[in-house]
Amino acid sequence: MNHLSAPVLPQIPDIVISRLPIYLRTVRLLKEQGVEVTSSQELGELLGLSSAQIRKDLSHFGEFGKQGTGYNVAYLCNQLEKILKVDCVWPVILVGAGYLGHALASYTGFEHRGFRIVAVFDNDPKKVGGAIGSITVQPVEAIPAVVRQHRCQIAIIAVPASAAQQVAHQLIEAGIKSILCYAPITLTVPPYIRVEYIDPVIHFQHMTFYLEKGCIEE
Amino acid sequence: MNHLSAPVLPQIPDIVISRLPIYLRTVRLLKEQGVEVTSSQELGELLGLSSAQIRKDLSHFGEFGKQGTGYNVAYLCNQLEKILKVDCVWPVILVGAGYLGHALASYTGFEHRGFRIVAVFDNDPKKVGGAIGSITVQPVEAIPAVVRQHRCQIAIIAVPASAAQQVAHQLIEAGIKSILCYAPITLTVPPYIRVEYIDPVIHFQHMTFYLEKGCIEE
DNA sequence: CGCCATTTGTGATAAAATGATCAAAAAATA
DNA sequence: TATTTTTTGATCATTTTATCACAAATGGCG
Ligand SMILES: NC(=O)c1ccc[n+]([C@@H]2O[C@H](COP(=O)([O-])OP(=O)(O)OC[C@H]3O[C@@H](n4cnc5c(N)ncnc54)[C@H](O)[C@@H]3O)[C@@H](O)[C@H]2O)c1
Ligand SMILES: NC(=O)c1ccc[n+]([C@@H]2O[C@H](COP(=O)([O-])OP(=O)(O)OC[C@H]3O[C@@H](n4cnc5c(N)ncnc54)[C@H](O)[C@@H]3O)[C@@H](O)[C@H]2O)c1
Repeated sequence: MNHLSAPVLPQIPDIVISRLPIYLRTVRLLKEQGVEVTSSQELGELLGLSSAQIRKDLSHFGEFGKQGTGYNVAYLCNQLEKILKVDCVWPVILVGAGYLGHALASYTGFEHRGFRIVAVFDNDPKKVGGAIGSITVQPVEAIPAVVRQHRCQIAIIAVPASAAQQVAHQLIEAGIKSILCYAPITLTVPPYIRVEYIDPVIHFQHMTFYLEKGCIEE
Repeated sequence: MNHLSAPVLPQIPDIVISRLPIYLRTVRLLKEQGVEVTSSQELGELLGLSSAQIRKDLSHFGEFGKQGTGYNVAYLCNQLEKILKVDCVWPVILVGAGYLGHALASYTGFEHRGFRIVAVFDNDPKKVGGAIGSITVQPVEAIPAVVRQHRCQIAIIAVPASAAQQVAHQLIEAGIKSILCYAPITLTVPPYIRVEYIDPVIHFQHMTFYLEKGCIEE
C-alpha cells in the first residue's frame, strides 16, 4: 500500500442509490404539477421518509438546495437524471412474449422515463414473427446480433422460471450487463452482472406476515 | 411502567421478514427437485447471501435445523409457510383491467404460492362485463361488497398513476389492509395500511447508475 | 466406541444506516 | 436595516443490521 496513493473516492452506499429513482419519480411529479420549489421536508412527507434522510442522500452527490428556500424542482430533477444517467433513452430487450411480455412491450410509460424496448424475443415458433405494437417478435437466436446492433446493456426476462436460468446465460453471452427478472427464481450469474427481481408473490407473502390470518382454504 | 409486566416479545426486524419469502421460494424449488436436506451454506450460495445471515434470520422463529446435518427441506418449507401464513390461499382483488391487469388475472402462478385473484374491477363501462379467463370484470362500485363477501384484505392496483390515489382511498374505505401498487406513484395512506410497490423503471434506473452510459438519444 | 468432519444457533463485535442537532445562509417581515 | 423564520448540509450520537467465531450437536467411519 502506498500512503501517497490518491484518496479513494467515497463509495456511495447502494441503499442510497436505490432511493434516488423514487426521489426522481416524485420530483418529476411535482414538476408536472407546476411546483417550482420543494424542500426535504415536503419530499419526506410525500415519501414517508425523514427529511434528514433525503438531505443526507442528496449530499453524497453535491449541494442542490438553498438554505431557507429548499430545492428548485426543475434543477433537482435534472441533477437526479444526470446522476442516474437517465438524461437519455436506454435500449432494452425483452425475452418472453407471453402475457406479461405483451403487457411490458405495449407499455408506453418507459420512454419518457429513459427506456425503450427495442426488441422482443421468444423461442416458440408460433410467437416468432407476430407483432406487438410496432415490434416484431424475433427468435432467441437473434439476440446476440440485436444486442450488438443497439449496444444494449439491459434485458428483461419474462419467460417461465424453468427457462429463466438458461435465458440468462444466453443474454450474458450476448453481452447484456443488467437483467430485470420477472421469473420467480434466483438466477446464478457472474459477479459483474447485476440482476434485479420483480415477483408480486414475494410482496404478498411479506404482507401476510403482518395480516390476521383469513384464508379461503387448505 | 410496571416492572412485573410480561416480557415484551422481541420485535422481529422487517428486513428479516422481507427475506423469508425468498428463502421459501428457494426451499420449495429444492423440494420440487427432490432435494431432502439442505444447509445454510447451500441456501446462501443459491441466494448470494452469507450462511450466517440465513441462520440468524431463521433463528428468530425457532430451531429448524440439526447440527452436522442441516435443514430438512420439507420441514423448513412447512415452517416458513406457517410463519408467513401462506399455508392456505388468500383472496386478492385487482383493480384495473388493462394490459397489466389482464396479465395478472390470467397468471396461474399465484395459486400454489398462496394467493388467488377472486375479482377484477374497472371503471370503464367497455371493460365491465368482459371476461378474463373465468373472472368477469366488475364495476368499481362493487368493491365494498366483494371485499366483505370474501373477507379480502389484499388488493392490487393496476390503474394509471393519475387514478391510483383515488382507487387506494376506495380500497381502504372498503376494508382492504394491504395494497400492491403497480402505478408509478407513492400513495398516501393511513399508517395501519401497508403498501408495496412494483415499478420496473425504478429497477432500470438503479441499474443505469452502475452502467457505462450508452443511450439511443436525447 | 472414539474420532473426525459438518453444521447449527448464538453471543460478541463490527459495520452501516438512521436520526438528532446546529451553525450558516437565505428569504420574509417588520 | 434589523429581526425572525426557514431550511440546508455537516457533524455527532444512536440504532439497526451484518459478520465473526465458536461451543455444542450430529452423523459417518474406521
Ligand atoms: N403474467 C403475470 O402477470 C406474471 C406475474 C408474475 C410473474 N410472472 C412471471 O413472468 C414470467 C412470464 O409470465 P407469463 O404469464 O407471460 O408466461 P407465459 O407462459 O404467458 O409466457 C412465457 C413466454 O416465454 C416463452 N419462452 C419459454 N421458454 C423460452 C425460452 N427458453 N426462450 C425464449 N422464450 C421462451 C414462451 O414461448 C412464452 O411465450 C413467468 O416466469 C411468470 O412466472 C408473470
Ligand atoms: N403494462 C405494463 O407492463 C406496466 C408496466 C409497468 C407499470 N405499469 C403500470 O400499471 C398500471 C396499469 O398499466 P396498464 O398498462 O395495464 O394500463 P392500461 O391503461 O392498459 O389499463 C389501465 C386500466 O385501468 C382502468 N382505470 C382507469 N381509471 C380507473 C379507476 N379510477 N378505477 C378503476 N379502473 C380504472 C382503465 O379503464 C384501464 O382498463 C399503470 O399505472 C402503469 O403505469 C404497467
